[in-house]
Amino acid sequence: MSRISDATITRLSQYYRSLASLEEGGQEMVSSMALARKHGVTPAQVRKDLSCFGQFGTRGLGYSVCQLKETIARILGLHRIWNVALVGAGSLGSALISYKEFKRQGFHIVAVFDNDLDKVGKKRRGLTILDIRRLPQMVKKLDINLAIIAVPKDAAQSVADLLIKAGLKMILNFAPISLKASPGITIRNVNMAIELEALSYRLVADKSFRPGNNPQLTPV
Amino acid sequence: MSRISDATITRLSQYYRSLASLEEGGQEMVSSMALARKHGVTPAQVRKDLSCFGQFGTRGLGYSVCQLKETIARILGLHRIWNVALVGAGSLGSALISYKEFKRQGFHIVAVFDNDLDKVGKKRRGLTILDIRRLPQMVKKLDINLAIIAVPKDAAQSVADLLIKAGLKMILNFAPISLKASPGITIRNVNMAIELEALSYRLVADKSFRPGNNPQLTPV
DNA sequence: GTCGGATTGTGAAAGTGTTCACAAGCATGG
DNA sequence: CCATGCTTGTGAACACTTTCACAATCCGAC
Ligand SMILES: NC(=O)c1ccc[n+]([C@@H]2O[C@H](COP(=O)([O-])OP(=O)(O)OC[C@H]3O[C@@H](n4cnc5c(N)ncnc54)[C@H](O)[C@@H]3O)[C@@H](O)[C@H]2O)c1
Ligand SMILES: NC(=O)c1ccc[n+]([C@@H]2O[C@H](COP(=O)([O-])OP(=O)(O)OC[C@H]3O[C@@H](n4cnc5c(N)ncnc54)[C@H](O)[C@@H]3O)[C@@H](O)[C@H]2O)c1
Repeated sequence: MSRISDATITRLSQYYRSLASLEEGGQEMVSSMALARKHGVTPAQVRKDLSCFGQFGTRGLGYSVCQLKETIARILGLHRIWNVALVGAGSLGSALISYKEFKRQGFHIVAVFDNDLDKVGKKRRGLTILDIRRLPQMVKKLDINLAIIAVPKDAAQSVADLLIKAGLKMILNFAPISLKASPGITIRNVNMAIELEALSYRLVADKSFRPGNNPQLTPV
Repeated sequence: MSRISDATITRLSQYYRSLASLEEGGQEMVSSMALARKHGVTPAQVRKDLSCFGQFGTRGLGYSVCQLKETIARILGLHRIWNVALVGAGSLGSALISYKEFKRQGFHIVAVFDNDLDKVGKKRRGLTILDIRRLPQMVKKLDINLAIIAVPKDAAQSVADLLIKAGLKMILNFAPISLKASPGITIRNVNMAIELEALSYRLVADKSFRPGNNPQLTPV
């Protein structure tokens, strides 16, 4: 079987959230149709996504909410706890530390690093900020699996190098720069400014701009 | 010409960043090849992306860094200032207020709203937190174009409804729930937990799990 | 003026992801 | 125990995206 697409994994994450709330509501079964409607996709899409990993439904009835939720949890690795290192104890970093959704999904931020010696030793939500130079040592000691980068963009690449040298293979980067992943290393870049730009593109496009029909777009 | 894909818009945003830094470095021209290498895509991809909007290059030479940057700015709507409302002055909201990249791209957060009366009237980075009930009035007064939702997930849908009722058409949502967009309204959902889940999926998949070859994945 | 080297712009081909459509299969009720 | 109604699982069709490949064309050197 071929590699699973990123889009499928993203949708599984979304289904997982719906299943959790259906379970809370006490619902036992759910059909691909019901799940699809909640996420604006087709029922066939839901079934295809799941069929990549096996057969989990019962024809005529649908899927067991609880079983499907557990299954997706295992697929996504949510059935266990991941130890996460956060680098950069600035405003975004501090917000992320207090983000409860991470912990709820099994992502525990177990260490925060910074290179600002004024911050090192201070606390953020019960976590002592550590000197970035202790990173290699702590990755081993705390059995860290994942890292989050929340440092200014000029420091991001060097922090990524450091993390990779310390043995980490999975990095979530919030600095607005596309970090490159060497083979075997996975880096996901989250860029919030780009999200806003997609909106402003639409705002412009809807109003005045039609592709191929826009004289003032020609280079000056 | 057909509708431009989201992927293309995202890449334009990324090219834009490279162009800005090339311009700072004083470079005059850039080839599709050079731009492609910076972003891990093919040169053909770069050219196709640009060709959706017109012809901006010179054969044999490449693209003028400065002109191409301005052109993309116009396509994405970065040549002007957008007034942004932020709803939710919690930890994420406060981080977003101090996020300089937004302002640099022309996204000015001009108002912050909250429903917690203890917070209303207090300041965040020079912005006074306003009572959410004043939102409709302020959208008009401040000519607000875009909104960012940074409230807990249970409040997100009702805040979205409120924003739409106040006349806003573009919303960036950070609550971990997929808000649905009625026709004419665009909502982009940013879900950071999903980003981590994509990483943990890979971590699990790389180690032990191969699709279609995983006995313990069968429902219990 | 024209030749050579370089790079664009773009149809066509290849590759991916999504939707369709229906046989297969299960639970329930008579 | 079989007919009925519903929903899954999946190959095939379709749609969209990316890559290929090359003619078009521009600059600068001679
Ligand atoms: N603030 C936001 O809302 C927001 C939103 C999206 C993305 N971002 C991005 O996230 C990153 C952090 O943003 P922020 O607003 O928290 O910035 P910040 O300046 O508040 O914090 C950055 C922190 O990183 C530390 N740091 C700098 N270099 C370091 C290094 N080499 N090693 C370890 N630590 C180092 C600094 O000491 C500081 O504590 C930036 O790249 C920013 O563009 C921020
Ligand atoms: N903290 C993070 O790093 C982080 C990261 C990603 C996503 N998020 C999401 O962003 C949202 C906000 O997170 P947070 O950590 O800032 O939470 P928070 O509790 O610190 O802040 C939420 C704010 O929203 C306000 N609020 C609640 N209901 C409201 C309403 N109906 N109208 C106006 N304001 C209202 C609250 O008074 C509070 O000030 C949540 O949905 C969270 O899941 C947070």
